[in-house]
Amino acid sequence: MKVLIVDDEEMIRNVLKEYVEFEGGEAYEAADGMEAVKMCRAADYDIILMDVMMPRLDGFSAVKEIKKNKNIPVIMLSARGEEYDKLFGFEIGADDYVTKPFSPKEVMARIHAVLKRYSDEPSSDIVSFEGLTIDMTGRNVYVDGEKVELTPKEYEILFYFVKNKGIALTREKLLMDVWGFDFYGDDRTVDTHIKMLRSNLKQYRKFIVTLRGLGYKFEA
Amino acid sequence: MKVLIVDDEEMIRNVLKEYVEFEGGEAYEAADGMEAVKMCRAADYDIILMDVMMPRLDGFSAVKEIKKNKNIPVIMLSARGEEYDKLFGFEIGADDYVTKPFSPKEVMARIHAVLKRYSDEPSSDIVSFEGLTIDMTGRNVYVDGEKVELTPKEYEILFYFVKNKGIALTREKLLMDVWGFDFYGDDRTVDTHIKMLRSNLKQYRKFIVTLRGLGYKFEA
DNA sequence: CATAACAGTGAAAAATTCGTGAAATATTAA
DNA sequence: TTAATATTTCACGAATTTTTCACTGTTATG
Repeated sequence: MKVLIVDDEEMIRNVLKEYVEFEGGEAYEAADGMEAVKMCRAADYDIILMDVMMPRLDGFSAVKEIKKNKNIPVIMLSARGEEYDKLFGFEIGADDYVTKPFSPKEVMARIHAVLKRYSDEPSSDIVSFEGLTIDMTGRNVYVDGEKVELTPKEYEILFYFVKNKGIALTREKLLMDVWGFDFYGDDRTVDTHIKMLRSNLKQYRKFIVTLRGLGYKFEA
Repeated sequence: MKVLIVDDEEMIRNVLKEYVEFEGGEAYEAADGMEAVKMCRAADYDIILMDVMMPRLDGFSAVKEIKKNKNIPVIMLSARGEEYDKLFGFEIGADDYVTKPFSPKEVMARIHAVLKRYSDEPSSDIVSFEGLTIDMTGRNVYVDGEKVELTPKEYEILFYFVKNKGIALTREKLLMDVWGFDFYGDDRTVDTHIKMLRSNLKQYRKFIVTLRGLGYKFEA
């Protein structure tokens, strides 16, 4: 775990560095925003602890600059009581925010939380229909809390259904939009995939309604 | 755009409120689930931002309660960390989900996305004639609010009638346009389908008028 | 009123459609 | 390459839908 610590106070850098290294991480230091930007251009870090008020280039501007090129999680460190700053800090893409004076322990906890969130899955488009939960960006589907493994086509069909909830879809339309215009196969291919998708959705197969003589519809 | 913000932390409410108002929306606040439920009984909101963990009544229970009466889009705001994982699979009833800490900008983007999704749905062309409702997009027909199952041909005939409301249609024209030019069967086939359609439309069979010596007409 | 033409109806026959399993083919990972 | 997965094709059987058709009821007209 490579942590870049950006603060103009050497004392603070040292304390944080000690904690990071105690937990087996590598700590790197920058004394101001400008330096931090340069270091990020040269190397990759797993997370940045960034002070707000610094000479030469402040923390916000530095984060903005860094995030232009790399998506690195950032925790802002700032003096207490700067509510406007807090708001602005989130907007420019900070992932968490700690007010000074802070306990190094708390900072470490936040580092872990933020990294976990990054490694897990960013907050994403999640829709639920009763016990059927569909996480579009994470590409996960849960039936009563249990993850079900779908093949790529099954995911795509399900996502397409959800996006077109309640709309009658012909096989041709499904083939056109899910398979692509250049599919020249059998109409009934759709049926087979629907069959598989249904069996994977268990009791929530009920959401996929057959429209005889037409096609299918997702109705929740 | 009326947004109900439900969170026990005033800070968070303020940040979100500021953003909502900045974009020209009206923000309303509730400090816990109980308050939110009451407010939803009293007034209508376009969307709800709902924290999960709150005193008195938690976010999930509040959503469940609110959704009993009204179908309002909800975005859940969860506390950071581990319970994120536990949230899957439960019957959330939420339309999207954001983990704290979040950027207000992201929340705003999601509000727009969810509202768009909601407003897109009733883009379907729905027509009503007294208690007879025809949903072309969803391929549904309701008689006094109750869904009736029609066969494909029955749907097609009904849709064709609606599109040609008030126009006298010969059997030949119906066969030509609904069945297709390549139908070489009996004229009287139409009669049988009209019979079935009429019986399915119950009291609204009256809209299908027989033109003796000619054919039929849909008159509403 | 008689009657002829036409529409409504029920029931049986014919045709279509869908769900499914299994095999064939294609794609991907190791 | 092989092995594992995923996709596609296809044919059977069940279920549904469509069509035909004979019969019945209705309407218009002389």
